[in-house]
Amino acid sequence: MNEIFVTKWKSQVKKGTLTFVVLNVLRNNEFYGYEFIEEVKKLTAIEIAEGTFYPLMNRLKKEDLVSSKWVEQESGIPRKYYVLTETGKETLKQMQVYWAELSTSIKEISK
Amino acid sequence: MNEIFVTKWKSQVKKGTLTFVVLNVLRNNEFYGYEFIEEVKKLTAIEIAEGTFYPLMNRLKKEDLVSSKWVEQESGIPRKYYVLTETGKETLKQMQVYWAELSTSIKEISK
DNA sequence: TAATATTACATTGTTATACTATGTATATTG
DNA sequence: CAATATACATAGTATAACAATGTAATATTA
Repeated sequence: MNEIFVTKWKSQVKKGTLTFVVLNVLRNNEFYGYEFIEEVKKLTAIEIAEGTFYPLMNRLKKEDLVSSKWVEQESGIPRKYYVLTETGKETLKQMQVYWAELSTSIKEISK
Repeated sequence: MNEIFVTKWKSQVKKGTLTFVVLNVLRNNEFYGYEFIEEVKKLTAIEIAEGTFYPLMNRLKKEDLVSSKWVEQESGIPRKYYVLTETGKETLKQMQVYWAELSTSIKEISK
């Protein structure tokens, strides 16, 4: 029943929301890409496509909200860890204010 | 401090969210465009640009989630009232499930 | 040990939608 | 009568999620 519409809608909802999720998750921890995607899937049931994640992280790096560092592994491919910058922390705070307003608003009109 | 980024982000968050807001508001009431925009501004502090609203409503009509009817006024320009269809109500229910999951998830990772 | 799956990062092209700017037309008010 | 508010509408632009695809190393398993 209108599954296509709902599927597309979910994808649209992720725009912006994903950025918010990423910054929140990085607030207390450092993660590398693959691990991050798995972590978010477990924590939130949100599926992040790789083709979404990597371009997103590069945007956030360009905006200086996030920095990254390569970490060599004893075995296996090196991992790129992402870290929230000071600017990222400040920006996240502003986003949290808006998100709180928004979710309260939606709770109101859903009554 | 990074106002441009936050402003753009808010715009992105609205993608998808706006559809959800519109369907929720129309759930119990009929509104015409101009009134709707004012109403949402009061209820939720969400500003909907006219250039966003009218194309959005036409998409929702094309998807048969919403119908509309012209109502002549005793004086002034006729108003186009928007009404939620049965399909719209069903679709909204599915969206509400996803939204509940999403906002719970975000509450979790914000801790 | 050869084949397959998993880990790990990345880019290209497509699609969808919010917004700015602009346009039309009527009604009200100073 | 000029300015403002009401009321609907569209064209063009920017942005971001995603599918598909690619590269490469390691682990698993038949």
